[in-house]
Amino acid sequence: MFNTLPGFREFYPQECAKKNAIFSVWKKAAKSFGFSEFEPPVLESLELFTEKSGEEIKSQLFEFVDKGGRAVALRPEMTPSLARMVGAKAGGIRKPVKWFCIGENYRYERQQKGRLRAFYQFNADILGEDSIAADAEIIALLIESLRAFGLGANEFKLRLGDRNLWVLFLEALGLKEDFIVKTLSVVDKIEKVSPEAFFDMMQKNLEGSGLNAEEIAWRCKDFVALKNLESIELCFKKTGSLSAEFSEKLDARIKDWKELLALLASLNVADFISVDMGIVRGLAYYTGFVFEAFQTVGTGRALAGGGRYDNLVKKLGYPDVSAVGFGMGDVTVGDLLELVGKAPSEDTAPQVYAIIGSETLRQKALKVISELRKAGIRSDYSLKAANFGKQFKAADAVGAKYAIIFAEDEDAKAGVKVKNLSNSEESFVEYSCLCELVLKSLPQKM
RNA sequence: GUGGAUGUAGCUCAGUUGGUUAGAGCAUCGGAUUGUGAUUCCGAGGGUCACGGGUUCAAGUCCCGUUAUCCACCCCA
Repeated sequence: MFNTLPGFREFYPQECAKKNAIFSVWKKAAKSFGFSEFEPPVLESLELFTEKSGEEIKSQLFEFVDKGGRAVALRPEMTPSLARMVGAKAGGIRKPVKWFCIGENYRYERQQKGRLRAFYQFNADILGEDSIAADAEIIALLIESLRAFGLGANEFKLRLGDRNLWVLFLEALGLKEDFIVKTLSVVDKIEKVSPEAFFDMMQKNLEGSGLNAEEIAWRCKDFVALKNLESIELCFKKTGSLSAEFSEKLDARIKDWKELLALLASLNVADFISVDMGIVRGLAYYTGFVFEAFQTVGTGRALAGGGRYDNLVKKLGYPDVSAVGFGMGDVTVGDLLELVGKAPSEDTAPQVYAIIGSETLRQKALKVISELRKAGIRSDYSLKAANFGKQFKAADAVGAKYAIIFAEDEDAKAGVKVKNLSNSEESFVEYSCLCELVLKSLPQKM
């Protein structure tokens, strides 16, 4: 027999209904923010991903040479494809571009909880708008996309950091540009490794910089712990005398922060936000505000992450287009919803199950069923002759709301008996009124 | 890529110091039941005990290898 490949899921109808329900919540949220859906290809040229993330990424890709000799890879993320699609039409596309996408991504990794080799991700991005308003809009959408499941501020939080402030801070400590980016990826690990390991990494990282690695490490540890703007400003003052030019840059960025927080408050998501310099994101291409959403119950895993990446489109060889976006995985979100008992599921059960009491009435029943279906009512029936008990059992097993009974006695009166399967109430309905009546008693959406 | 734990029916699990034909509940299918389900009773099907090798008179049980899953690393776009 055959098994699924490691890390790949298959969705039986019940799981598929849950997955679809999550997707439709995401879609609805994105559309309510004025985002349009797009869809890039699943298979891309390998180079698109190595260009963005470096050759090392290959070890984590499903990559191979196709029959035409092309080096290709299954997409591990959507962002490079998005950057290409927007970049290719950069001149002729109306800004801001507000696009979202739900698609399966593939990563060749050893699987563990919440991390598979194939997983769906909800991505939303704004391109061509470099104002703080775009950052606020993206962050608000991220939060509303989770809140739409009924999740509250006691269940998840968004930690908001800033690579610009980090760059300024490291500059103030005397680091030169090429050391700054490297140092940021070390700082990203600070919460995940022991203090000793962190000092070691910093030592190695700053080799040849002529700086005191231990002192820098301590200062970074302080900075990571900062959770509000006032203490951040204070921390800068402690680094010593700042040049007028530097102070100006710092003041401008603090002003950006205040603007962003004000916008987020107006967008009604302030409760979910915490200022947190511990968020820097490992990736070199992030350029400004960065953020991660974490569940605050259970394992405290990351649910979504993102930030500003103004240089990516240009790096891929297209015009300079600024960008900010996030990605959210279906596995971690689904696990959290399961944990707190808020997992939604699509209702796929038939609304009506026809009981065909006599085979002589099958033709007539099918005609009525066909009418019901045309009216958008989910309708089902037994494909083979069976007695009443069997058919009722089947109606119950598939979760139907109503049974409509086709039988000689009722047919003589040109109608059917309709039975509400949840309270066992029965009534006689003429064929001509059936559609209307069923629609009326099923006012909820189809 | 590294380390640890686990693998018995579709699912959840029993299975004694190694000992005859590997069990249960749920689920599935059939019947009681040719005008009524969710809530009755009876029955049936379903197993290469993950796969391969070894030890033994005898292996689901012990040993080795492989594979898969889970967990922890690495990495995390």
